[in-house]
Amino acid sequence: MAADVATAFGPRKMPIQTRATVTVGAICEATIQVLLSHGADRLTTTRVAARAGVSVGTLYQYYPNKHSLLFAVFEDHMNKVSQAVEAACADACYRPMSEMIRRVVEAFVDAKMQRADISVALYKVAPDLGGPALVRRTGQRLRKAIELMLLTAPDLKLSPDRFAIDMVLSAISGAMRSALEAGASPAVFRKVRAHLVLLCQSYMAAAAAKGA
Amino acid sequence: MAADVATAFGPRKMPIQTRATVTVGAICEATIQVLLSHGADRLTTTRVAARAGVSVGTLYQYYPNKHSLLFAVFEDHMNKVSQAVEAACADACYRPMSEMIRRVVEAFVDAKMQRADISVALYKVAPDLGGPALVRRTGQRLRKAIELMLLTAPDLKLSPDRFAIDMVLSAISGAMRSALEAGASPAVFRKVRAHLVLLCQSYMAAAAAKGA
Amino acid sequence: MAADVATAFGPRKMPIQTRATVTVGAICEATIQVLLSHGADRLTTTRVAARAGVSVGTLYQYYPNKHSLLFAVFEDHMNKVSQAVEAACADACYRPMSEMIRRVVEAFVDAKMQRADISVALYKVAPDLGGPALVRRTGQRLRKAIELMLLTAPDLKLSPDRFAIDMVLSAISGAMRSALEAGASPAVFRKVRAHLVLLCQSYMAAAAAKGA
Amino acid sequence: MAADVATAFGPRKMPIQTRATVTVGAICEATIQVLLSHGADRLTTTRVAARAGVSVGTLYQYYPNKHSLLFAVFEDHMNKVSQAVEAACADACYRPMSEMIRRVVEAFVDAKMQRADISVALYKVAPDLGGPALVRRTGQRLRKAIELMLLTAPDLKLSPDRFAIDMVLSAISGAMRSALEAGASPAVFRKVRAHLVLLCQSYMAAAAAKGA
DNA sequence: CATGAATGAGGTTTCATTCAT
DNA sequence: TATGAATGAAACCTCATTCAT
Repeated sequence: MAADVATAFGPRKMPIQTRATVTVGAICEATIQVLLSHGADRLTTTRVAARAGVSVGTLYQYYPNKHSLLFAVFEDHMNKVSQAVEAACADACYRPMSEMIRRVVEAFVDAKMQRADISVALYKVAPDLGGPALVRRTGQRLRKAIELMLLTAPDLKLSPDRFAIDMVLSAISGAMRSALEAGASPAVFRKVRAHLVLLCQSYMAAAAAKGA
Repeated sequence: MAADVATAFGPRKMPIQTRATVTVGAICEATIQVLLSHGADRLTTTRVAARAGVSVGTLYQYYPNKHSLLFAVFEDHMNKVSQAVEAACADACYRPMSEMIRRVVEAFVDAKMQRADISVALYKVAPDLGGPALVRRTGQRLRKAIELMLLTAPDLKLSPDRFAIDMVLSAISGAMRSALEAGASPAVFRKVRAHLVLLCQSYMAAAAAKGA
Repeated sequence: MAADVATAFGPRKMPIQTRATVTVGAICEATIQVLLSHGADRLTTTRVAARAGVSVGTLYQYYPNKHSLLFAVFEDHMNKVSQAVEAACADACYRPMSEMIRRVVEAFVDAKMQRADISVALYKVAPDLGGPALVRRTGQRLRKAIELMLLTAPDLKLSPDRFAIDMVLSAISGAMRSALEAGASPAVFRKVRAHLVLLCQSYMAAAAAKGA
Repeated sequence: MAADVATAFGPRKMPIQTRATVTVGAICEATIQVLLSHGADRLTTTRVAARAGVSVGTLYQYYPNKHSLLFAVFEDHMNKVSQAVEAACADACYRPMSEMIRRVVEAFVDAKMQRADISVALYKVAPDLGGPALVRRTGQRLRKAIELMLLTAPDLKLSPDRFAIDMVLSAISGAMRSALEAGASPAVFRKVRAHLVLLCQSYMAAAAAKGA
């Protein structure tokens, strides 16, 4: 269906790869839509396929089973967030620590907000996906990026405290989750963002002082 | 609304007789066991009944449907945590703010740890239970208790910042969730506890200063 | 359904065991009916259940999957044939060898004929059931029985030739299979029976002579 | 009827070009490989095509449906066996009866052994292919060849017994099937071959004597 | 009250077959 | 002619829930 449209208005001969890409994209997007509109336990492969405008069979050509479909969507989201944070880390090197923290926190919050719908949708299925495991892997990845960044902080005497970084990450996640699940307004989100910066800055400072 | 929910999903009959009480207890415990050993999507009413040593029919005499069973277990857990925190709040009145915060945080962490297995089990089903709604209700309840406590703090000039309390609660929840889902060791939990105290104290101080 | 009938016309209170037994019997019989009327590849669990007058769910309470259902029917049939042959072996001890062979062959043929429909039906599914394995096991069981019987033959000097027994069994099976699959008439079957006796007797005699 | 069947299930086009011949051969061979490695119920047209190194579409240009593909492979095998036996019959004319029988039996056994893998593979699908019908047709063809041969036997007074020939054929088939499905060793097969000769010779002699 | 056999809607997944490229 | 993505009917199996005993 989507392919027809593309064919009709695009170049005559669309490469197979592209057609497949379009289909896969439609399926992923449909997964999120269904998750949001019907909830996790009423997400069926048939429904997802219908929403994507393809048949079930097509869905199963790209994903061997329901689980792999959900996992792919989940992983993709985590990757995007990770990349955003890593980019922020790279950008913030050699700046004062409080600036570093502000940038990282804001990058994280903004990345989540970018696709707030996906975030909310995924909270519903994460438990069935070995979510915790992927969350943990992502956490480690982010911690490393933050650690490397902090090593370049001019105003940080000691080597950064890994445990403190983990605390910060899980605290941010928790706060974002609350706000997202509550369906907070943009205004509230701006406030959450500002307060999270404050929370992380004050805690990191305190943790560093205590470590000394 | 909340009342309707309670009516619809609450336990079907009040266990007055001892035998009934025992049965209900066994069913709830079995629910948690099955959740932990089989996972959320393989939790069946038949399996729960078998684990509890009763027949499915009996289970359905106490809970009108599967949802109400899970909801009851969930609600019970939230109540216990709430009560623990409220008790800590009552105890900590008129003490210095940092002491207040320490006590509340420790009460929360300890209550969660008390039945770490239940906490972990419930993370798996919360999304299917209108979890966020109950979490929000519990959050409001806790915030009120904390607010009242803070009003008695001798070293707090301004009225306490509601938003900051919410931030603290969600940050604590997030950190605990990470640790619980990661299956952290007791040693790690002690460290998490200490750091959460530090985090909340430093943030509340900073938030208060900023508010002034 | 079947239970209702039994209840209506039978004793008031039918023991649970019996009800289950009736159901299981109906399911097995339905399996054979469907196999005969629709063929092996159009045998579906739903169809079997419908034919048995129960729901699919009921079928799955007694057999964990389609395979186990077919296997149970298969095994039951093989058991009945085996028992018939073993009984004949026990009966024929101490008689002349040709008499022994006649009795065994006739027992085998008669047992197969008894439920010719089942035999034909099972030929269709045996390959999907690890049929050969069960056939082999049954073959060994029969061979042992025949061997023991032959040891008591007054006119057999040497110990019986195991290999020859296997040959006889597989030859009988093959001949019966041909006749059954061809839908032979009773008259033809009588002739097949007589000729199989002749075939086995002459071969066993020849094999014994050669062995000497 | 038989003609209709042949029209409906026969190969769709005659391979005149070499490439086509090669392709058809590859597909047939692949069918057998898949049958052996995956079993009858996991034989899919896609898998066969992949194994043959072509696309599904190509497969469907040579065979209108899955059934016709299997039937073609089956028929081809039966033809080869028939031809081998017929050749043996032609060769053995005017020789003594026991010699005739020896040659025919050995020809049959050797033809089956030649492609033991195919034989085993086909046992798995024969029931779904109207196997018995084709087997019966082949049986009649073989019986005729054997009958004609026996008419030239110098030591056979009466006209040959058709029924006895059928018995012999089905007994041989049964014995070979047992051995093949059991995966017998070459040594065992040599023994089976020798014993089958003995079995057929002694039975035919006995049948002739009785007929007289 | 307790039991557990029975129900059947509905979910996941497969695969023969077609057809646009 | 070859390809392989797409189709969708249909199979297997689960499990929340009921109700006769």
